[in-house]
Amino acid sequence: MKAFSSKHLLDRKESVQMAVTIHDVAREAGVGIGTVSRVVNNSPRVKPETRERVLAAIDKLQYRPDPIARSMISKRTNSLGIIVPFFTRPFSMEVLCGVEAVSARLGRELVLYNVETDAQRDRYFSELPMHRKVDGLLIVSLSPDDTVSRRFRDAELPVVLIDAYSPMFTSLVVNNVDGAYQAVKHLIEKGHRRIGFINGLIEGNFKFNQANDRLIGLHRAFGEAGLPFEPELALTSEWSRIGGKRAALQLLSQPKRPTALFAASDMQAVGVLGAAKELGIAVPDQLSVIGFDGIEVSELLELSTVQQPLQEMGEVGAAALVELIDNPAQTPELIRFDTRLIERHTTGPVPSSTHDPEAQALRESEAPPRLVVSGSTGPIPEE
Amino acid sequence: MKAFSSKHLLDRKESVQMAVTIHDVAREAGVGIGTVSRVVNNSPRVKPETRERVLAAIDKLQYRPDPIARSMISKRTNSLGIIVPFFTRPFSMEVLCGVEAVSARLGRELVLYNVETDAQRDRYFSELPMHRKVDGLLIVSLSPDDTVSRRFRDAELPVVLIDAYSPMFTSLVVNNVDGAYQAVKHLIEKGHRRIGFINGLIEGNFKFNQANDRLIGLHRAFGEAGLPFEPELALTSEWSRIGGKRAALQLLSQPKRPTALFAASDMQAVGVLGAAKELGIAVPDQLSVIGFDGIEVSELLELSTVQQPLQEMGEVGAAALVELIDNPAQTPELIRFDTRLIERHTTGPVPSSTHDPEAQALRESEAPPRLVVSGSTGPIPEE
DNA sequence: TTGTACGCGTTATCAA
DNA sequence: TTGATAACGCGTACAA
Repeated sequence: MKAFSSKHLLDRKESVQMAVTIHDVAREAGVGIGTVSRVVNNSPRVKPETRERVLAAIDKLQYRPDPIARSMISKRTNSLGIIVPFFTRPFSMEVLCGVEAVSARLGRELVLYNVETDAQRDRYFSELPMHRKVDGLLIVSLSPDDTVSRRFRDAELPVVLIDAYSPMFTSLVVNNVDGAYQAVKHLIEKGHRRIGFINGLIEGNFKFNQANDRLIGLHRAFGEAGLPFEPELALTSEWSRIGGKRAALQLLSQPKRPTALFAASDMQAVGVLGAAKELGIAVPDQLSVIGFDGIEVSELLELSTVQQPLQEMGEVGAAALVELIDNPAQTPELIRFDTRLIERHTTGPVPSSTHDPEAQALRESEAPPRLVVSGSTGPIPEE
Repeated sequence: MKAFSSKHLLDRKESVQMAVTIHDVAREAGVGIGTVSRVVNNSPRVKPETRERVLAAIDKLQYRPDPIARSMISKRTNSLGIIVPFFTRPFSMEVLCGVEAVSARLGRELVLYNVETDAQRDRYFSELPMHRKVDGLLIVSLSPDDTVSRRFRDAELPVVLIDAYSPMFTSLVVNNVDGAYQAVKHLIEKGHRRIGFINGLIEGNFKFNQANDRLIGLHRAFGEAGLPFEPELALTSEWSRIGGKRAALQLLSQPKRPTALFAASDMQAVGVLGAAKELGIAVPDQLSVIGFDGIEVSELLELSTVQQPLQEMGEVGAAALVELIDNPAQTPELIRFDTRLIERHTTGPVPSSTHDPEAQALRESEAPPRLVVSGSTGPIPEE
């Protein structure tokens, strides 16, 4: 009769799937819960035959330890959080893709915190440290200020920054000034002298600033070639396709329009392409266009660009974070990635028809530019 | 002196950020933990002045209830899971975007389960029901079989299917056969008679089958127009760009190549465009191309396509899931979405040069086709 | 080697 | 209206 009632109990568990706990397993195997726990956690201190019995019970009851109860004790959730602005943007996607890959490979769950407004960002920045729903945080393209950084550190929540910088956390950054330099130099080498620049908006007032770095890179290339920087040829717009298009429309409507355009992001460059098409300007015959990022669409559109190793940064970032979680006592590291110029079919030699003698003379009469480049932005130490 | 020691305690909590618990608040406010809990959970049964005291203590100590401990008792995690194949694909992204939007709006966290292999899918299908790390699950483009479905139901884990079907769960599907019908009809109306079809691979042996439905839609349009279905003009490839390209290369190398190509996905259609370019075939002058999905790149490339309301499906799916979580006793619903034909610049009239008299004669000599269309796939009830 | 008891931070119950 | 106390399911000292 004892067996009978026990069977009934079993039935209840199985049919209603009322979570089977460690106690059920212990009872089934005729051991204490401590032993079951030891078996589950692969403790060596358990006699092989006992282990067998417990394993059998676990298998029979289909027991799975409750992760929540586990977290309660261990203070570990086995999941990673990622704060990323506009995760849907190709740029973010590439990073996310790399992050997901190693996160999954390392057996971590990934929880996505998408931010599209300052309020959202601030909310995540202030709440996440306390929540403890993730073991660590990846932050993409957002540089937390000192107050926030301290909050993360005080909460002892491991943080790794991707495409962002803070001296307090391991940061993965790309050499933006060199990337922009390469892009502009490429244009100059193609013979372009009248080069337009569409920069991205500075989002938030953070110290780490991709947009400014790219401007600096441009200045560097200009300076090297003895080209003047003409402010009316530099515009700033949203980091999006329509932003790029709007800026391009304006730039290309000027009487002496540029023969080449450098956009601070591929999506903006795509917008430029759209604008050129609308204006009946042939690319690359009448206009060269180069972007920045190296996202997938740039390949589709045969767009010349400066590629960032976005996926790789995601992978390295996730790996670094897990490493940091397992071994919290590490000093922050600054990891730099290099960009790579990819010449495709939107950049070519200057159109001969644009050899405007007047402009030429004008340009030559000007004094060589004495640009004061203010060094890299913010606190990123030079190598 | 009492105050002194208490202050020290406070310091410890503040500096090491050793989580402040409900007990600390209770002590600080001079009440029991029950009262604090009531205040936190907005229970009306607490005297206003007491509430004030507790609130003050909470604010002073910066107390935040621990979500894990909360889940422990409430069995709720406040987060949604989403199982999605190749989340990086534009198709999945659009859905994900919609899901994320309402998930965030409804204050839920979103955990991402990306699946790229059958093993991964099976692992999620078998483990997720037990884990209880999410309150509910969105499953995209994957139809769980009966065994798996039962497992979810037995675990009482709310599930909503997007672009997939099971009678056991609320399912959001798009009318694939009508979408394909629209696409092919569009081509036929443009005068095309020799229409190639690049279908996607059937992934897994599930009952719900997008690929087959699209084939049926094609058959329907062909039948209506009295067009023969020529098997050598229908190929199947991966749902990707290279898949589409490979198939197109083969189709377009035939002696009497098709004048129009219908691809079962936009990415495949993009591959077709690439193939055409490589072969020096002008689109749409010498070849019309139409895709399926309506993802963002289709707009960029001016690709004619059949648009699915992907984002909307994500939004509706997430909302339905949350609704289901809050109110579990609901009968599964089948929600259908309609597609929309978007004519852009890759489809045009038949090239006159292709008016091949021989082929024409051949075609006319054939008996009008008697196609037996086997009805919609699987168990989706007709409306 | 194994079992017991305690604690993790909540919420819920119940008596006061 | 409030406070003490029992769960929740697990890991882990500690005792046996």
